[in-house]
Amino acid sequence: MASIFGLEGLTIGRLATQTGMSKSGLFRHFGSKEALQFAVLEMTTEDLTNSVVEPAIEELTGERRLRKLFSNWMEWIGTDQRPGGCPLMGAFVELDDQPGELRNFLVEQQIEWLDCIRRMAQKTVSEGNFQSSLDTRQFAFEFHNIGLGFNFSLRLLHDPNALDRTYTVFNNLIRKARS
Amino acid sequence: MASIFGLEGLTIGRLATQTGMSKSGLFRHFGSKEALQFAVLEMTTEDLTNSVVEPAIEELTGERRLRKLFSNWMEWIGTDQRPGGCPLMGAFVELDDQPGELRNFLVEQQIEWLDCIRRMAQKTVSEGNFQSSLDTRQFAFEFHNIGLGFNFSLRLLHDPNALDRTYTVFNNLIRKARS
DNA sequence: ATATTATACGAACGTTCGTTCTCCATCAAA
DNA sequence: TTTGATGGAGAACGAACGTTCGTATAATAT
Repeated sequence: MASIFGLEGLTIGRLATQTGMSKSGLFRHFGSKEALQFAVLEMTTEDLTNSVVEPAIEELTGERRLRKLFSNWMEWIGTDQRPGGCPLMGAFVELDDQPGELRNFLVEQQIEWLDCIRRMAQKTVSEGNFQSSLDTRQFAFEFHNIGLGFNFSLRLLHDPNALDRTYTVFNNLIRKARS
Repeated sequence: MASIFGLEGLTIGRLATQTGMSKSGLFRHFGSKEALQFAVLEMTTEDLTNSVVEPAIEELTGERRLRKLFSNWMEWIGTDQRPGGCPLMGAFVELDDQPGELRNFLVEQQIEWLDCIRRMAQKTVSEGNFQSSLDTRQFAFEFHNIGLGFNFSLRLLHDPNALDRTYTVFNNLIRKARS
């Protein structure tokens, strides 16, 4: 629901109707709307960690790990399981001008995500597969941007070539990073 | 207001208060909330054409024109005049799952925008400054993604290096396109 | 067996939402 | 001097919002 209507459009009344509960009964579990929104953000980032980051960390390393991270991420963004796409992408825009704990949490998570990419790239450098002069922060910056673009092309434009174009950019990024 | 609170958060009551008008008086000018939102989208795209596209088309051509288009766009995204950033970026996420005229209009505008970039790249190809094998649609795809990423890094993360990192990517894109 | 706690409910609160109605002021054209 | 748009004000509408309250039921602990 948050992925479709946004964190503000995620309404306690609608959610109660959809779950077959009463408004007040559902409300009790959270205590405030902001707490509900927070729970959604927490659950989403947790799910993203489990579905995208964890399986990449296990059993792989270096460039292969980065490729796995990326493909997991693309699947996460593109899956039909979340009909409205990645709820975080919606939260970016919704919260970027709304100071508060929600925004702070989201920013923290994003900085951690970017740093996670950076560390993987750094490891690939130290393993000798990326050139030592690589600006790993710039790498993470571009890595993340590619995902943003994919989300846009897929969700708004419904571009059937979105994934192809996206992997073209990603492969160039990897190629450029190699020694 | 739409840039800060989104098209849904742009409320007739708040807008009336802010303009010193009565709710009903202001409402009469539009007739419906959707018409108000439509007016905002129309005004925004018009403004974007005037501030970003037009000055690039005049008096320049080829790669210089593309550079001018890009720098105009970055200024448009980064300006403090619109405290909430580009309203279109917010509309992307807000409307991507909401079928209707608003969404259709936005998609049309985006396709036109991408095609505008593509045509400029195509012209640069025909002038001999970009390699003839250049996939100009892919070029437009990447051009646009860079702007999305800049908006994200600037508005959400407040990354002071956002513009630098963005131009790094852009310069690479241009370099790669050259013969 | 009794007391306590957790869970859910229905009803209502005050507020804001988009929208509709009626009425008034202004001002140019006839 | 009348007429008819035009732009705005004010009051009110039903609906939905987040939230609070008191209560009923079921499970758990003593």
